Amino acid sequence: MTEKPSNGNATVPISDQSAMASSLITPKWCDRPSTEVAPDLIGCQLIRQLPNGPLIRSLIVETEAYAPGDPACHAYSGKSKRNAAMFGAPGHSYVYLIYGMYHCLNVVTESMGTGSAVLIRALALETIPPQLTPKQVEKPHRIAAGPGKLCRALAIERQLDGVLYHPDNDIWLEHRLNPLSADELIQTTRIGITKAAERPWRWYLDRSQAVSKKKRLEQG
DNA sequence: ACAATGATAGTT
DNA sequence: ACTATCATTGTA
Repeated sequence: MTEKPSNGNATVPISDQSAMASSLITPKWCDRPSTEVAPDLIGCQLIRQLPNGPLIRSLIVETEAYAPGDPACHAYSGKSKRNAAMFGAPGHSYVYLIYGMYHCLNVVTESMGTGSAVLIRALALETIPPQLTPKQVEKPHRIAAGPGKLCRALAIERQLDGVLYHPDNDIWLEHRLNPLSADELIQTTRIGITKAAERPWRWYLDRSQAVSKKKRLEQG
């Protein structure tokens, strides 16, 4: 059913992409501060096996870090039913409902008991999901341009909260096929928060049309 | 500028 | 029980 990636060498030349083995991102790789994992996830792939649908590959083009001691982090006031997955093992998901109508997808970082995660804010999709309305597909490169939109596009709801990123769970992450150049990885402030809004913990891929908003630190 | 829409956390 | 808030998005 799902195509199985093997743990291969990630530094194979671009010309060998079609033949190379993909590499699965593991909990161990995610067992670091979210401020390190967030920029490292840019350019990596998120793959989703849609229920009764196709396999959708996508490029992660925008992320944000949420850390312990960070007032904007859902884990800031301790563990609850909603945020429990954030305190679980790294390399698992944290999915929550926001504004009553959208879901947001995170990658849990750091070891058990530490509440931190990386919010996936935008994806460049390789194929168009079949369940979307014609309206939603008007601008194909914008289908997953935003944390709520990408969850809608990949049918991600709270049922996927706390699951391990792994092909067996129909959602997983793979390392970059080729390195990013430093000048196209933009670091800026996080979006849509009021607490700790000055922390520069958002990253995006400058060349991507799927980034939700392209705002620099020094610009207005 | 603001409505849609519901779970959650904090306050009476 | 009540209320404010919310890591959003689409429309006016």
